[in-house]
Amino acid sequence: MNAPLPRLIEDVVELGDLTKSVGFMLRMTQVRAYAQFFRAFSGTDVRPGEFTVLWVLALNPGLRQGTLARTLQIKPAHMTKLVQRLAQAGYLLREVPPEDRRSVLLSLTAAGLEHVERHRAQFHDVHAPAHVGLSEGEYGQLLTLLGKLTFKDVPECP
Amino acid sequence: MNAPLPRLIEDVVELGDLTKSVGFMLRMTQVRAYAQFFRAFSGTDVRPGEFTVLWVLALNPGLRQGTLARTLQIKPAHMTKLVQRLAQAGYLLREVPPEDRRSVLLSLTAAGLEHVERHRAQFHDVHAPAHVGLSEGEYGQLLTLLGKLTFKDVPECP
DNA sequence: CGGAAAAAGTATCCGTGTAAACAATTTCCT
DNA sequence: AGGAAATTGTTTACACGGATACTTTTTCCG
Repeated sequence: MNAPLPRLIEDVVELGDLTKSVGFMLRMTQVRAYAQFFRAFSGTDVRPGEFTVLWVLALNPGLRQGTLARTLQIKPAHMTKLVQRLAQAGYLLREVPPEDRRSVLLSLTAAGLEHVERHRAQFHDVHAPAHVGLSEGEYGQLLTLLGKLTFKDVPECP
Repeated sequence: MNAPLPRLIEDVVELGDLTKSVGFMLRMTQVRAYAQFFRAFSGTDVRPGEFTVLWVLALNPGLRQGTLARTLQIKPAHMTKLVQRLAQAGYLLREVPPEDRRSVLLSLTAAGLEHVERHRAQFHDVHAPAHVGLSEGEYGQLLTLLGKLTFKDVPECP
């Protein structure tokens, strides 16, 4: 018997120069990467943003909350919520240092560290070259190019 | 006098192998691309999603709403809202064809077409190679690699 | 010193996008 | 034919993430 063959007939849509826009292509690929991530981690409570925060704190204990936010391109207001949730879950510790009582230093608890260790392998495997349809070489090229992107603004004045 | 030099002192944060994950890198770059887009179009009512929808409809008049949604990786529930808003704004027309009265066919109004024409140039200029710090060649390479990405799932069974 | 300005983080409200349940229509199968 | 199943789009309820305004603390000068 043949496989189901679902959705074989899908209309072809003309996109024009849209496929030549990095903005559009980044959006498309990022959405699909997210979907792949959630499929791979379905059944667990691992979310990309949260896990990334824990990952970075594992490498940088005592990091300031604001520095973490800027590094991961997360806005302060959202970082507050993320941190509250992860602290509530028992994965990280908030500490207000005496030398600057405005700031908050973050570090992992034992549970947080264990959580990172437990999912570290799968986290890196999800988007491995073979899982995204690239060769090792292409994968490296892609990372290099993504790392080069700057998004500087070019003012309209001459 | 010297320039302001703000934010010169920014802590260095160790990211480890995070920078070797396409998922993470796609997320970082996409967020920055969005920011660049909104900066460029500040003062206008142009949003990436909406404009992309109008763009595709300009190239594919009479496209079905569902086909459009699948093409642009937009979920049906959200596409409904997008279409309602754009129809309200007078940019597109919804039409229920007699041969399948479940579906909705979309096409641009004159105002919608004019809107696309008015911002077409800037839309393509925003993320032009020079504005994202890449050479023409690198830009083409990046587009090719992004186009190759597949995000197939690899089941755990051997 | 002492007040103005800046910095860090938080609370509140809003926009974007999704999942799940639903209504309407068409197709499929016997 | 006629009822089950699939398809299409919408409604509703909610999660994610950001903008803005605010509180607390520190810094910056006079």
